[in-house]
Amino acid sequence: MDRQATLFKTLSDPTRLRLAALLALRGETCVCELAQALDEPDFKISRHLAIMRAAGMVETRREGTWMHYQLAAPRSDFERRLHVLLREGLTDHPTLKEDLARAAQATCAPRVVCHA
Amino acid sequence: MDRQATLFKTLSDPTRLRLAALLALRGETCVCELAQALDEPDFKISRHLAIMRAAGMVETRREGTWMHYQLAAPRSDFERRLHVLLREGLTDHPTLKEDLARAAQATCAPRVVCHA
DNA sequence: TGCGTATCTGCGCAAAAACGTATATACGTC
DNA sequence: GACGTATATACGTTTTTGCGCAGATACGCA
Repeated sequence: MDRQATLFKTLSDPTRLRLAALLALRGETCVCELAQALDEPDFKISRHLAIMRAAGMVETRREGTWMHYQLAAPRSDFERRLHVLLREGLTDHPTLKEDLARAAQATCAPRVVCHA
Repeated sequence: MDRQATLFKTLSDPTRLRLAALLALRGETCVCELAQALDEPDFKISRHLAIMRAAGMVETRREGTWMHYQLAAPRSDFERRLHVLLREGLTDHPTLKEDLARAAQATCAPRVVCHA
């Protein structure tokens, strides 16, 4: 059961668990939004996302400079159930609520600056 | 979400995941049966069970020399769902099947020896 | 009390994980 | 090509983890 243990290990860090819960509820989200949602430095978010990707838990899509992450499609009944747990088992957790609120307000790339 | 991350961490080791799955399916089981089921040395099983107990995932009941372990009653919706995942999400895994088969044959303490 | 069995734990070691800093890569635009 | 922003990674350090071995503890029984 190394595969399942690896998935649990991937979720055994609070930062990664928060990321997984966000992705499970919001679907595809970009790194800068995730960093703002968790209120953590981007390099930290980026590194944890890399760990999740190495474990096959998330997939990426590039859109210009931005990287969008989403939960990888479940490959087994176990993974399907795990996704449900992430989506439905944490809904009333304060931290998740705060993360979701910050994610909703996150402004991904304020790239245009008014010079007037 | 430190609590949930701790539970995932507890399940992030293959040995502990096998133990948790066995307990989820069989209910209360004694250490020697678990050691035989996993075909691992007892001190290893014992130590992993201690980790699971420290995490509040299992409870113990002493019966003479023997220690019986069972999953602790879930304290939240999340834990209830996690137990379901352990019980129903791994049923067709080869390793679990083998562990269950060995557990069924495990002879806990052949304490009486025929001297005739 | 002393013996035998079941279970647990302290020790030392090696491997892995998480962190911050600093640097590198990738892309869009000029 | 040069510059700026978004994202990723190499490095060094500290902390955590898992293991085997050996010894300790707990219990039943005499």
